[in-house]
Amino acid sequence: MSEPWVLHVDLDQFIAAVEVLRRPELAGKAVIIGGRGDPTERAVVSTASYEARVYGVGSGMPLRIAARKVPDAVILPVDQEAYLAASEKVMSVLRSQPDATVQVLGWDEAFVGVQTEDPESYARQLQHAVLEETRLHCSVGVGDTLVRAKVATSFGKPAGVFRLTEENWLDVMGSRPTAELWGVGTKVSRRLATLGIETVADLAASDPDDLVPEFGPKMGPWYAQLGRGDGARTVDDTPWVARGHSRETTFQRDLTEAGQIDDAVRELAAHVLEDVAAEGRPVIGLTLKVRYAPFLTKTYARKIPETSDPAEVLARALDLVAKIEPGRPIRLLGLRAEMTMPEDSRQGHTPTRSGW
DNA sequence: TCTGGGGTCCTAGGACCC
DNA sequence: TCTGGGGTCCTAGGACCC
Repeated sequence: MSEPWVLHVDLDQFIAAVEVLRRPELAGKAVIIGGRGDPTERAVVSTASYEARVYGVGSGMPLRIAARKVPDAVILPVDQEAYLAASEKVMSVLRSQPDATVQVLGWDEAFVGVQTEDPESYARQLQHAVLEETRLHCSVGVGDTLVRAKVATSFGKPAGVFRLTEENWLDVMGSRPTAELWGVGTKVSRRLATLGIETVADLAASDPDDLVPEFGPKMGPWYAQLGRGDGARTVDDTPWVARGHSRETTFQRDLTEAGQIDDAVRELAAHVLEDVAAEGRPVIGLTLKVRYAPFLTKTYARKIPETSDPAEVLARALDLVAKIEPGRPIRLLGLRAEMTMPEDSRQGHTPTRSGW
């Protein structure tokens, strides 16, 4: 009998794979992509090929460290346009599959909702189609909820398929640390541990009400549900509407002079305004993010009267600069503009919230 | 070892109102 | 001299994701 299934599709080492496609001589080599491809700069690794991961290099690692770990690695700059183009090809292949509902989560992953008797063979067919059309490999998680499908994918890598449902969830995940769940990071897993919750099985068995004092009325019950792998079962292909746009810059040398700060904010504002203008919605708030060297980050936020005038937004952004503490070296500046939202695009807190 | 850039959502606390 | 109760809005900060 035909049943609804959630498939989670994740491209294998996506960025590295795209680079290898246009430079076949890189196949089989340790390839690291990050920043402008210069390991002497402040930047982090976006993706490393499997050959580089063997040496302990992974996403988010400072490029400088990565280069030290793998001295003969090929280090390449990030080329967003190329990855976006490849991503769009992949997503269109997914959308062309029979009866597929596609919810894009990022450049290299998506949920696909299908109605089928045999989700594994559907998944294989999908992998085959993606490979044929884009020469990229992907792994597929099959689940009865979005959370289970998402978690299942990691067991299918590389290029495999793995199924996780209510039946085998605890067998597979029960003894694993809570940090392996989608939405639980190191901070939350540590706080859970102080409550005696170390494993997914512990979390699954916990009373949601017991988590409220520590995590609040929404997040507490939410984590308990996550432990059980429960949650939404429906893939939602409603087009995503951005709430805001932001830009940030890490300076290769910390800023110390007031004039530099104003210039930097003007430049950020110009980029943010481009993105906002492309949306055609007015700005209603601004947030200035400041990282004082070495790593103290502060944010300064302001609601502003709704406006579509770039000069007005820039003036308000420069108002916020007054909040910056004078005389402290600045390592990073960021500017975010929040826009009005269309009436019907409210989103709740689900693990599929857009942008994830 | 020393940490990018672009997003989303939640929580706490203060201000203000009735 | 010992300060209600509830609601909303705003700001700051935290956590997580890719």
